[in-house]
Amino acid sequence: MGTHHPRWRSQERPRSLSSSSIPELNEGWASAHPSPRQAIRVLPDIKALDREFDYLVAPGTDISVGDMVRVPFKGRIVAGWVTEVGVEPDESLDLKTIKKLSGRGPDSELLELARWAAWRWVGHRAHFLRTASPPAMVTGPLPATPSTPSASSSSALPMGEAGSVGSDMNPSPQPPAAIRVPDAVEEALSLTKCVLRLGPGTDRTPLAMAVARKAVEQNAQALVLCPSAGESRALGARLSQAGFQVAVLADDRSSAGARQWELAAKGASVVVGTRSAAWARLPELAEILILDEHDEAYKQEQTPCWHARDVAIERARRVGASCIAVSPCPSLEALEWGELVTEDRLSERRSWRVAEIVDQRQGDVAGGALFSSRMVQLARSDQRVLCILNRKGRVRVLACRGCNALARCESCDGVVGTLDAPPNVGEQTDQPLDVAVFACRRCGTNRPAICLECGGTGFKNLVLGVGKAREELEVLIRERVGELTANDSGAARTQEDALRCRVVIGTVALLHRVTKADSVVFMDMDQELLAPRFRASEQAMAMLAQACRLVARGGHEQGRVLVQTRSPDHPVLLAAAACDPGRMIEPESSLRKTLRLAPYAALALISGEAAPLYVEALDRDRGVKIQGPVDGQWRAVADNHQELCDLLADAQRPPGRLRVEIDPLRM
DNA sequence: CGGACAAGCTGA
DNA sequence: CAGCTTGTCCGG
Repeated sequence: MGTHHPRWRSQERPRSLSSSSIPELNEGWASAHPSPRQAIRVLPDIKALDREFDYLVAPGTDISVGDMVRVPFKGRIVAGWVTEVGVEPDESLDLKTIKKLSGRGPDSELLELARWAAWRWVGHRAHFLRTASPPAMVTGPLPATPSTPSASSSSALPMGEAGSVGSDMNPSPQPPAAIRVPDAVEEALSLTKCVLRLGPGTDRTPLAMAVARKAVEQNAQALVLCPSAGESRALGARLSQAGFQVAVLADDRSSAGARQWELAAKGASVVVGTRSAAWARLPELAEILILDEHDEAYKQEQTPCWHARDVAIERARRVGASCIAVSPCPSLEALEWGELVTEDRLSERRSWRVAEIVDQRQGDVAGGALFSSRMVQLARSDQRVLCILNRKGRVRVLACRGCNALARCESCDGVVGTLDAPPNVGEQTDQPLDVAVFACRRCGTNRPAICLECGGTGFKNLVLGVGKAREELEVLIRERVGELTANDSGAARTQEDALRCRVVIGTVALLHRVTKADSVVFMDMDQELLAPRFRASEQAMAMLAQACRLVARGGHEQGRVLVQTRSPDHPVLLAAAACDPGRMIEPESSLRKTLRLAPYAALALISGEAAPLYVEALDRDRGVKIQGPVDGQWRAVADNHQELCDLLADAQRPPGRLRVEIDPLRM
């Protein structure tokens, strides 16, 4: 497996790898010229195949590990990756000749990393190699991957070489000026495995600059991961402006994206990008920075559900690079991995000090429990206010004020609503609605608005969707309120319209659609805190951090993050109120330990049509607990990933669709 | 994954 | 038994 590839290829590469340098596919060629048969090993780009095959190439063809080829396979032509060159051709096999050398692809480091990732997330190498390949073919020569697994110690600098061939690359960057950085950043830079906690309002640009500078000083490369494409481009622009050679890999599948991939592969000193940039070809990688390490955007949703943070950490380990994971609220996973470094208490407090908690149990109501007087006060100010309510639509459930029974349909027992409610809803949600007719949402039956249990005629709203809450808020502040939810993304026009309003109400998606705000109100934080997801606390903390960041950017003196809740003693809120996310770690980690959840156990969810057979094939005598099925889904719990992934890899994989999710974000 | 080919089912 | 569906095998 990990044998060093023999270097038979010639020193000089052709100017361009046009098809003329590749022999035409010719069946008779091999027998006509039997002398120097050169074979290469190719992994075809066929999911679920995950097997290599040997092919012949013309002698003298300049082909190396990591190149992408097109090869005849079972009567058709498929793409593939060269995994080995200088292979002794097996004379007993009738080897076919490659059809085409397409261009450059993932180097040997990434080939090995893909093998590891396929094990770690129970996927196929082809999956990861696609992510690691350029979006369009790159044909120019690239510096070879260093053979020693220590990029930083390698003295062979790719920059000179790259500078001479790469026309896009700024050949002589002005050396970026030295940056003064906080002590915490200084300390983080001195560690190889560091979790750096920076408050949400703290600017991470100086940190990124410092990491980039450290890479330049070593004549090496830095990789900076951002959760979103927008942040990647913005940071890339800033670094570029500061004089660094930058490549931005932000999910651009065009030829421009391929040029950025090429810049990275030629040794650009800073490579900034999203999740997939964790798979960038980086011959001199020495520094890795993961911004907002806790962000779930780093985890791929489809199988294989790989996590860019984990890929980056493994990469750092393999090539001996330093890695800093930054976050205002580090994940338990990161804290398990690296050494925690924090900002000084004062700076961190300043960075967080915006949270204000309103106890919804204290009858502080201006317009029903969802609209505290503090919230209304903020909404009536001149500030730009974002209101977060994680419920969509305008569904109302009514309950009798007398006996608390839900208003239901006489004939089908469905939930009923008032028919064409007149806009009397504004003043007090708890006021009786003077509407006479209930209509069933399911079967359409109408009936008088009278409680079926006690005959009462007074009803109150129980839950309020975003739509209805918007209407009520508009009445309260006598001003138009924008509405934005995650699933109406198609209507870009409506969204822009909504965002133009001073006050906007929406689901958490709103926090990521906007770059700054004066105030943010979480109208019903319990929805987040008490959600039946085991990461609910971390997720709630991340939302608060994001809100604080928007408010910090807004820069309004009276700016606040207002949290409405019925559980003000929740560890997350205590931590937020204390401006110290560390305070929620202890209760959270002991809970996870007790329940055998990540990161203190390794977990896999197994489902799909092939799941029953696959689960049956799992070895039951290895101390890995296998539970299920619950709704066609099994669960495997092991002490660590080694045990879990080994078990899953050793089982025979039956044909058919199989979904294995390692480290699920939710269960 | 997807084509090739074999074994199995159906209908006249 | 043709004609078609379903299953199993295997690729250089």
